[in-house]
Amino acid sequence: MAHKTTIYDIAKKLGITAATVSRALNDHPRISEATKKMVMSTAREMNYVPNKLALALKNGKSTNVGVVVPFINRHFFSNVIRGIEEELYPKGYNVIICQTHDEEQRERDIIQNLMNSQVEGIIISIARTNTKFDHLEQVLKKGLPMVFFDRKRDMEGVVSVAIDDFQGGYDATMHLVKQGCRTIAHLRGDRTLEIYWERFKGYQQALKDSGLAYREELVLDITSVEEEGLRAAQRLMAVENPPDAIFSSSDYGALGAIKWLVQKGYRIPDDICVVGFSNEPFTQIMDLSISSVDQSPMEMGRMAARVFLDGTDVTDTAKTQKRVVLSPTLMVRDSSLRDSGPVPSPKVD
Amino acid sequence: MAHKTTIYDIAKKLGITAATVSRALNDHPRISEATKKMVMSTAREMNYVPNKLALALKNGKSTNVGVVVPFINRHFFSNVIRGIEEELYPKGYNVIICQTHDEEQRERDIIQNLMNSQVEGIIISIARTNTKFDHLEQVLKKGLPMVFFDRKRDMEGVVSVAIDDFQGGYDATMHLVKQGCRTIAHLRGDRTLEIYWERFKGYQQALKDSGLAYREELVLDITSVEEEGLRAAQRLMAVENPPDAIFSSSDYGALGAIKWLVQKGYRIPDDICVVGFSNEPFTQIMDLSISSVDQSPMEMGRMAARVFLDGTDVTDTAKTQKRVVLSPTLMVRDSSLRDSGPVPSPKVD
DNA sequence: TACGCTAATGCAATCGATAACGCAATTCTT
DNA sequence: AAGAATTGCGTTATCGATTGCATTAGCGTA
Repeated sequence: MAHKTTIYDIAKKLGITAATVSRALNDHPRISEATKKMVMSTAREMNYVPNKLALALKNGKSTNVGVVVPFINRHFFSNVIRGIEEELYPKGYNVIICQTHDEEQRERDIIQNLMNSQVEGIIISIARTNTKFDHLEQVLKKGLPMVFFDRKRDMEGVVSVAIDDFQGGYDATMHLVKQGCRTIAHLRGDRTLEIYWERFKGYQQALKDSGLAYREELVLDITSVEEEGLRAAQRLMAVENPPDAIFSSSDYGALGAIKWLVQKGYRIPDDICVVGFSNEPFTQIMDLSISSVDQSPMEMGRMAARVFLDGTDVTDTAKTQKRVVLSPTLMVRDSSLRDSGPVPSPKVD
Repeated sequence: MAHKTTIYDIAKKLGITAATVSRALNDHPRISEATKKMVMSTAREMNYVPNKLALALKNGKSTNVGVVVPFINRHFFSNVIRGIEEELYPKGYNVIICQTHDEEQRERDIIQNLMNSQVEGIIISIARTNTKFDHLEQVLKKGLPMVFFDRKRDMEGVVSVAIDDFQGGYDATMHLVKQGCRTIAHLRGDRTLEIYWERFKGYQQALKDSGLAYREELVLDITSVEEEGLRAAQRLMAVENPPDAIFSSSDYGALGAIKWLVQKGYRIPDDICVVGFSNEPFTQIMDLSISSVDQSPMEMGRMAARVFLDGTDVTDTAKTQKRVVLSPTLMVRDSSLRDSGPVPSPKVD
């Protein structure tokens, strides 16, 4: 039972050559209909399944694509992966998932491993701790197509797919301004990551365009956990001339802030408005639903996959586009919507 | 640049044989230290990466394991996958992810594809719509190890990993009884799936053990969406002698029910207690946090992976265990915790 | 009748790495 | 010092499928 049927087994049984079997199975024109029928039926009989490895070895390609993310159980990443998988599967590709745990060394190992596995391409959101990038450059040196998404990095010959984080930060902040907020704080994410930096820059620009002062003490660095948002809110409300709005670079930060504020008796959104980022599922489920910037992760995954598919056809002739930028969508909800009539532009659900 | 270095390239450059190169790279004892050094260094120089496909073909095994789930972006599944990946990756396996979309035909295609890809095993949570199972039997016929998790099915020679859904239903219901509830309704999931049926049976048993009557009109079938929970609550509160507790087979159902109840002015948990199932992240984030039964998905994934790893070593000699059962953990939260003093057994966070 | 043509299939190399086996040269044994 | 053992490396087959290049048989035709 353990033995897997090969074309040789079929050949032997029928008294013909493996070559003929192969051609019959592939509907080669120079094979008689009679033998084709014979081969087909006995193949089914013998439970034959073609060995992709053999083919892959011969063609030098595996029909596998590596997808590398920090953690697959994060809402954002699992949705991106779903998008990727759904785009790639119909094209005959399989998706190999790897988690870096946001550790550089692990990312290196994974990249090496994927190259060993002869994947046809790599779609990756890089680890947060990366200091060097030679392992990624090696991928390119091998001529292996690579696509960055979300957490990207500018490299020669790599296409990246991401939302416009600057725009997201800008929109969120502008929305707060339109709600009448004049003192807007920002909970900033890890500033070594481009995405958080861009959100911050968008925030700054929006302040500037609105004629509001940028006050350094209103920008706090946090990681994306409830607890830090909570403490940040506490600190913010203690400064002289405290904020009347908080734009958090993450939903968890926003959540923590809101919880602390509510507990302390602040009324949201009347006393203070809050906007998060990522549109985590919980933001719209909450009784006091949280405004947030949606990154359309599934769409991002789809796009990354499509970019990969396009890229593999094209020879290296100057990638037409170096980056694909998706537009973020601000979801306006309870936490920032003051009932001063209908709001025109941003989406309300 | 496109050319990938092979051991032959190294051999040619050094004027030795590919076999020697291979042995040198594998630290074979019969190769001189000098040659080993030579080979190693030029391998690095030439950016050599071993071709796993070749090895896989030779050994008849790919170091890949297929993981098949309905949707990877569901909280439960993405966590299971994380568990699987973390257990398997250190052992040198790669995880190939596939989504069935809960469609039988797609599941068939995927299974076929994975067999083509010579995966070393399949870890699967079967599609909801399955009517036939011959595609799964074919996997076993090929001698390919298979592990079911969560949505399982009894088959000869397949190990399954799941939580004790009966126990989960029983615990949840018993907890409600202990809170003083006497008329407990149940929102039942798709009864063709074993897991939901078991939860329902646990619910029944708990009623029985508590001397409470089972009333058919208090059991409604719903799918796992907020909207249906909402409507179900509406219907339940309209019956004669309405419930003072609802045990929902899903958190989304519980959420919908709670939203309707709160809107209608019912006090939770004083007027009516609600318990959900799955411990979705939002349940503990809510202002009125929702009691729920935790399935420890990551642990389940780890366990499934371990079972696979064990199974591959063992020859088919009567699998010692046909099913691994994990214990569910009831997380008691606001939605069902009446402040009648401390509750002894169940976990409170 | 012999030659060319075509249809149907066989032969053998190939992809990259490994491993059993073989063989020459060196080292060890007693 | 002769045979035995060991060292170091080459030869070749192998995994399963594909494919360019024969090869064979049958048929038509000059």
